[in-house]
Amino acid sequence: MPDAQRWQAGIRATRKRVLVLDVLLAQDRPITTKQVYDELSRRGQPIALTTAYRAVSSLVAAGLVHVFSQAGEATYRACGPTRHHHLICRDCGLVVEQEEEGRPDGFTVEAVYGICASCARGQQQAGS
Amino acid sequence: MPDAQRWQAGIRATRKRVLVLDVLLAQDRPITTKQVYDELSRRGQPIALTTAYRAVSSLVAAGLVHVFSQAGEATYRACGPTRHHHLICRDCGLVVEQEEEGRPDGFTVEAVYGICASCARGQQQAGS
DNA sequence: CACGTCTTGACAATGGTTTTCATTTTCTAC
DNA sequence: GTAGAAAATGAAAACCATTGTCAAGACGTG
Ligand SMILES: [Mn+2]
Ligand SMILES: [Mn+2]
Ligand SMILES: [Zn+2]
Ligand SMILES: [Zn+2]
Repeated sequence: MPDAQRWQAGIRATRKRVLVLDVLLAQDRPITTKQVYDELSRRGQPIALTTAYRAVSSLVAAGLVHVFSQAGEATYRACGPTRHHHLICRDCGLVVEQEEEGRPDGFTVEAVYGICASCARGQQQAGS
Repeated sequence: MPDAQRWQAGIRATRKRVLVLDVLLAQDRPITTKQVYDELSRRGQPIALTTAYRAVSSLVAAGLVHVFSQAGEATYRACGPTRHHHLICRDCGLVVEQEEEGRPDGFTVEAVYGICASCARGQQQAGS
């Protein structure tokens, strides 16, 4: 590990956190902490489940990852720094980033849950 | 209990379920099952926590109550039968019902999470 | 009243998440 | 680089919302 840097928000870019972020960057939809843990085990880079929980939490605090709440458990997704919100399918978990669109009532949108068009047709998106 | 009726979806309007619905109808924002349980204890109409969980679940199945996911736990709110979705403040829990507005991408909106105008100003709405 | 069905309550079990605490790693200052 | 302070990690236990089990009770119908 040449020279460990810091991410924004002052948190350290430690080995474990980098591994967790790597896993999240490779996903096309949000995954749970347990899934991060399993993927790292599979890659031969095991991590303590406790540490995985703390890592995703730190990454959220640093603004590198967004957290969602699906079916009673938290899921995580690597996201760019640009302001945006998300369309999230309650059925297949698909996420689409959306431009910030101001609302007349002053409500700041963070996430929009619902059913995507594919799932509405019964043609559930792959990878759910 | 004169003659117990049925709600739509065929579920029975039992005493316990009516009590739970009464509590939900008296709220202006979603509450947890535990809060329903506590309120009924306070009213001198105690209910088993297990039964409270089953009651809110039945009421959701009957379409009388909508369920949300806030801070990792489920919250419930009595809702009318008209099709609508919700603006839900992640901070104070305020809910505003919205007309169905079709999206060009075919996404069916169920709930929109974010921050309400009051909370954005730091003037958190009462009753959070 | 009698029977079958649904509901309720007490309790145990489950599962995701957090806490605790000792150990190890990382950063900064010499 | 070495030393010391601060932060991160891992193992285990604790926590807590939610669900399952099963026996007892309430309901609806004839
Ligand atoms: Mn995002
Ligand atoms: Mn509603
Ligand atoms: Zn979908
Ligand atoms: Zn608010």
